[in-house]
Amino acid sequence: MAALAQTMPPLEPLSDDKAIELAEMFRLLGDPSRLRIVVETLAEPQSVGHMADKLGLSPSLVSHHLRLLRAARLVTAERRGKQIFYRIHDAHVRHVIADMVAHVNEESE
Amino acid sequence: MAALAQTMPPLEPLSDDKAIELAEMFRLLGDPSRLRIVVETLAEPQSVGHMADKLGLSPSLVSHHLRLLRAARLVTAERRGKQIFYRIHDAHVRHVIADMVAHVNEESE
DNA sequence: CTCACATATGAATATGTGTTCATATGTTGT
DNA sequence: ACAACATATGAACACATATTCATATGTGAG
Repeated sequence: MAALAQTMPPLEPLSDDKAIELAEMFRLLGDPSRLRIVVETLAEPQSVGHMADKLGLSPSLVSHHLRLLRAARLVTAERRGKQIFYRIHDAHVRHVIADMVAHVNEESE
Repeated sequence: MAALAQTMPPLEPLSDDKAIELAEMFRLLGDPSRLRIVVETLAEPQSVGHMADKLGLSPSLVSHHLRLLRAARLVTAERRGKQIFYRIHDAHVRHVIADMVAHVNEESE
């Protein structure tokens, strides 16, 4: 278990490359539509059309966003017949979102 | 202890308001300069000028970024004489960054 | 009070990006 | 083969935003 990585954040400055790579991940979660798409994939694999309906977004827009999320390995895709189901890539992303939710919930004091 | 919040991400779709609020946090971390500033504040309180020197950014730019980070309660400020020291706001932000670091490190397989 | 230092603020700009629309690709049926 | 559906892709535009520059505010020393 990499418990250290969960509790000990990096104390040394990030290299430019690492900072750009990391920021890119956060940037992708920094758009409301994209974030809601990611959250959708947390529960169970979702098809593009289903997410579009549920979120009130056009299938085209959802597809555009999923392409970016997939390229950044935040989600993974699996085809089932005509539809393509997307799910979260790994547990780290779950934790990132969960921690941020905890953060914003604490601020309402 | 809110261990649940650390391991159980939200499975239900986010409301529009929550999504916007959450995305705003991620968006702020989604810029390389801003992210490096936040990482600087992880170790110990840092003055604006010190961060500017260390990161090779203008004090003006660092100040601009810190204003946004402070408004979002990602960092807090404390004055010591002429200088103002910034530190991370709470542990959640630490975990968010640590988890994302773990995520990007795992991708290099 | 004045000077030097540290940080903040406002305007201007150049660049990035989310969204829409039209069109293409791929898949399962008949 | 074709038709109907699901998803993807490319271009175009409207909008947001990171950065710079100039200026202002605040602080401690002499």
